[in-house]
Amino acid sequence: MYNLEQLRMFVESAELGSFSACARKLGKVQSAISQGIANLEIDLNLQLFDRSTRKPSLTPEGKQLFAYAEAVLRQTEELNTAVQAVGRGDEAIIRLALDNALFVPTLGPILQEFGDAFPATAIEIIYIPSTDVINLIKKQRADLGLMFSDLSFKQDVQLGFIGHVPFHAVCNPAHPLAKIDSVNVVDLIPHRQLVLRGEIATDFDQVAKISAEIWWANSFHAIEEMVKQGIGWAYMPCHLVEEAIKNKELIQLPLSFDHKPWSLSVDLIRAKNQRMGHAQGWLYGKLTHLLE
Amino acid sequence: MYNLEQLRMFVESAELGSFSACARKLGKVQSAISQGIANLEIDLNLQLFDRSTRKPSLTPEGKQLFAYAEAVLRQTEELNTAVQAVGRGDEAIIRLALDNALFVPTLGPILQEFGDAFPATAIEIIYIPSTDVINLIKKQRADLGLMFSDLSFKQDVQLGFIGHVPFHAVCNPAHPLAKIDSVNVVDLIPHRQLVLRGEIATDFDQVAKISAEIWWANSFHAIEEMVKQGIGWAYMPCHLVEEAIKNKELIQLPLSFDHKPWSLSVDLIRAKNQRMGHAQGWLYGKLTHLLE
DNA sequence: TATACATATCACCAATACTGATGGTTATTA
DNA sequence: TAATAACCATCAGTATTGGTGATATGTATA
Repeated sequence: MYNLEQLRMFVESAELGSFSACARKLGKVQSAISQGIANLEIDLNLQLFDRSTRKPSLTPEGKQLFAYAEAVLRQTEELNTAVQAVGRGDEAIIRLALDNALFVPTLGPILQEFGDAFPATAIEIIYIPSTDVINLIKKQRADLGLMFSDLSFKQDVQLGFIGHVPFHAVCNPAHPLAKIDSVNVVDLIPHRQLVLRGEIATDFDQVAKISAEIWWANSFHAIEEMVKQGIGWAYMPCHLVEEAIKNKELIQLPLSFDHKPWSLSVDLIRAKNQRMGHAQGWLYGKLTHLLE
Repeated sequence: MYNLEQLRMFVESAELGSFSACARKLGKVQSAISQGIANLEIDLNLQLFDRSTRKPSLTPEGKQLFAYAEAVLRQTEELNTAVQAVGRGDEAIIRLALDNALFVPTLGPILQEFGDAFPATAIEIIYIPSTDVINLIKKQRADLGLMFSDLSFKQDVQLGFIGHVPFHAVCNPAHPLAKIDSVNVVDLIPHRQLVLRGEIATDFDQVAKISAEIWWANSFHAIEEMVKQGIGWAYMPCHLVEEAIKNKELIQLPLSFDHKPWSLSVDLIRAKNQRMGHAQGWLYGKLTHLLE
């Protein structure tokens, strides 16, 4: 049966077009390559190289198999980098809890980069209402969390402000509020408002309450759907509704009392007194600058 | 450096939860496995198994690396099946020339099945107007071809009837013809017709000519676009326009003289006096039943 | 406590992979 | 054309590796 070293000889020799060059590259003598490939050919019962010319070149059979042999070696490279990663103690998984409103466009590239830097570490994204993030961290069911700042009890977790997420007030184009040129607070009060709330009620739920009648939902996607169906108006993260506003599915309310977009502070949190591994430390650092 | 045999020991032992069982499966003695894995652990500078219990189980590090090791072995399996295929002389590539009108829904599954049966053989689909297929085969630039039957000169190729492709006459919903309840030939004559034609003019180009004014295009996709823009009416393969008819983008003309869909015969062709390999033979057989 | 079944270790043996020398072949250069 | 340099195949000898079988030890099960 063939072995990895023979596959290496096969691929290198094919790429370099020379057994001697391959030998130099792999740190062996020429005859070792010559024999190694001859043995591989015996094992596979196929001729891989055409030696009739000066430079050995792949036979048609060799060409067909080259990509497969290369694929095996690529997999061993993957294994090697994973071994490196595990060797320096990279975590097996990092669980990141966040509200889908906080899945900002800049997060994607960070996760991409993370995957390259920590091939042996998996990422689990846990989508939950912002208000429940802190609880997941407390219960050690998540390692890092992103949440809208909350003034309530914050024992057992370490949290740091990382920036603001701007919000627009939005409604359906057919909604009565859409017809007002400049909306003030009094205008808003009689119309039903949709507000985010998770399992746990916190003071955050209260922050944005303006209207008299409030309906709740536990995700911004749900709120968006409700607003689109004219059920009420809501504050929504700008990056979630930009597209819909452009497509005229939603109207951004021109608030007379809000000259720049209203925004919420965001905290990055993790369990207190818990050591972070390499991967978590890296990700923590990157997330610190998520909203810049 | 580790080798494939050690990876096999790693994966098998982990799956079986036993070095002895692994030894039996791999046809070695227990001590070989014990040493093999110990050496692997030395090479990787990591402990893969926890031997403190009765059944050896993977350490966290072992768990992280397991999938990678398995992936390497899976790649060797791929290599092995490719070696088998190349060993029995499977072709490196098969070039199938056809008109996009003949990319019928049943072709997809056949190609899928082909990929499984002949892993070392690549498929090249050459999309050209039906009338040019025969030429590609003659010039040996394709191995198999599908084309609408053509009564012209057919030297050097072997061709066989395999079935019919039904056509609908279609036009844009805003087209004058769309307003007629039952369209007869005389109604069609004054309206511009769009007909397929390739590089080579053949008698096929003439077959479907009905209207006085004819415009040409070299693909049904182009014709479809032209019909959608109201440039004329055309005969189109049913399977290409079903969707558009359903979406009211096209109207199927109710032809008084065509009570069942007009259809064209299709031939499967290949070069005469040329030996077919396994893969080509298999595909040839399957394509014979393509339109059943 | 006895049994059955694991794993680790060790000395020994067999298979293999590598080395270095040799000879033949093919381009390149004088 | 002759000399040179670079390449590959082959082979005998050696070093390395991997496998064997025996033994000691450990751990569940009855």
